[in-house]
Amino acid sequence: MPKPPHNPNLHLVESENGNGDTVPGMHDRLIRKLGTIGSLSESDREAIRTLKGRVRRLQPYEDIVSEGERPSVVAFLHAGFACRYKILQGGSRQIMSFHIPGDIPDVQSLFIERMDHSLGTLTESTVVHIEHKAMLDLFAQAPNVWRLFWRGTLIEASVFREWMVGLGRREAYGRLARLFCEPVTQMHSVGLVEGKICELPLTQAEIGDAAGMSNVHVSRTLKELRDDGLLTFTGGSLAILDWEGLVRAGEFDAGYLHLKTASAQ
Amino acid sequence: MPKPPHNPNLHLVESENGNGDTVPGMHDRLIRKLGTIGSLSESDREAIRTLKGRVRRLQPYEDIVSEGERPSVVAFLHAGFACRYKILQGGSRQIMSFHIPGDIPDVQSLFIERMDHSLGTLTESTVVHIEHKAMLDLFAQAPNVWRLFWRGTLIEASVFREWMVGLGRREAYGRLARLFCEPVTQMHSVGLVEGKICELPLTQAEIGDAAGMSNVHVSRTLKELRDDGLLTFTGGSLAILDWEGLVRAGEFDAGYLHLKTASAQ
DNA sequence: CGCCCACTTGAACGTGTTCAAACGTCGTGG
DNA sequence: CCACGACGTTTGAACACGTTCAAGTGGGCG
Repeated sequence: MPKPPHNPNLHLVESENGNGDTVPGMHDRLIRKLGTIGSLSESDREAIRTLKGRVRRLQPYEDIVSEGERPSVVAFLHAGFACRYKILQGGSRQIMSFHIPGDIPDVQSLFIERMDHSLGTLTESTVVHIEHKAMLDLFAQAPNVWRLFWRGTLIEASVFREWMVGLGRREAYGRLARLFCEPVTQMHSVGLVEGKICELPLTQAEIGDAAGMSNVHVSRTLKELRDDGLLTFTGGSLAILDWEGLVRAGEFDAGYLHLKTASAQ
Repeated sequence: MPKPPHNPNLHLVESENGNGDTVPGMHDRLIRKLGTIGSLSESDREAIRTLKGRVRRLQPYEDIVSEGERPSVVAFLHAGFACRYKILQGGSRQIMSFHIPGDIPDVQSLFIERMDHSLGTLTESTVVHIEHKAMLDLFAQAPNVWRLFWRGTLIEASVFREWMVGLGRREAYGRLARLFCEPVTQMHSVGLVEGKICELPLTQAEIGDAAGMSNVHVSRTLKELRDDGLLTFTGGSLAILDWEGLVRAGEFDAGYLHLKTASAQ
């Protein structure tokens, strides 16, 4: 409860406009993301372009899906930032991943009925809900595509493992360094960032909940990283000042992301 | 390096006897495991029974596959215990999962070329290496089976997330309680344990490397759990004295394992 | 202007680490 | 049969990293 709660009561402006909707650029964004996972044939792309879904706009800190639910759709994150999290009995929160536009953070719900964690927005977001059936039809039609999605979930598992190592065996300084390396690399891979500055709309409390540290210690450790000339992070904007140094500090090796496209910087 | 190292130089008694081998009971064990993930039709079972592989016996603390390798086979763990791990630059180790007979801990290698972590035995083990091609043929032949395997990897990811929460947000006592609840539940689900006592061939150092704590603190925390009458753990043998208490201490809810069969106890 | 929220800073505290020594058991070799 | 070494475990004591509590700063927005 001391944490800034994801507020499930915020179900406000849910501007849905039909069931066969889509959003401009959605398919390109998804195809670009899948392209970082593996290669797509032209017919695969064709098939993907037939995907339709229900568009939904969400407020910051609104749940896309909540723990315990049994969704019949997956959520394509078209715009905005999101994260996976769990809340413990004592009220403390662990964030397990961050998500950027182009991600489908709950592909797993295709095969695992019950959500064992929640998925919430961090910013205003646009999500396209695609029926499970539509996804499974796509897989049946384009066999290469399910392999890509499977590979995507396996890469996600690899990222979880990497976070486990950070949480279990790295100390705060390296843990944070690494926590910044990862999304920068991912955003580069889908072309969401060009230079050394990127939008990363997180509060220090959220960083703490992802890194398993208190917000106070996040503040202090960020100061260290700043004083060492590695980065600045204010108002949800991250500026990388010394990529090499940051990589060294976090022992970051992008290999675990298994990206097909060239990695960051 | 202060850790009991997985010794890759121990490649000793590698009794391979051909390429089309199998091992008695292997298919039943695999089918039983898959049965905890989802339901299999009779034709699915037929198809699975055609799987063949190269049998390999391994010493304790021998790598099944090592980080950086690009395997062309998956490893079915027929007998013995194994774990996934990574070693950091400073020499510290993080164990990311434990594996019991019936598991195929590196299904991911079907779709991710390069191993981003190592997989090593904890005890003498028997492994059956199955060619990637044989697995992919099986998937093509029995479409329901790939769904099951995919679901299996998704459940594995769910377990990683649960460990992340433990590493990031739980303190030692609950973290260990939970660490014991999990394998007991899993072993019950595949019928490897009946009563309250089970073989869990881990040293305190290995438990520490899984729980992100020092072996010294593992020793102290085990003493607490023992003094509280929850369990005893000596010589690789775990005795559950108070399952309810252990579950409470670890806030353990088996839901994240998404087992189809009835859960432990 | 004033409030709210995120961030910062200081100080005390606590959980868990590190270092070090000692114990028990088991397997090996004299 | 006993001595010895290896290894896992236990225990103590000092220490460190990170937490918690508390107060204060600063910016954004009504």
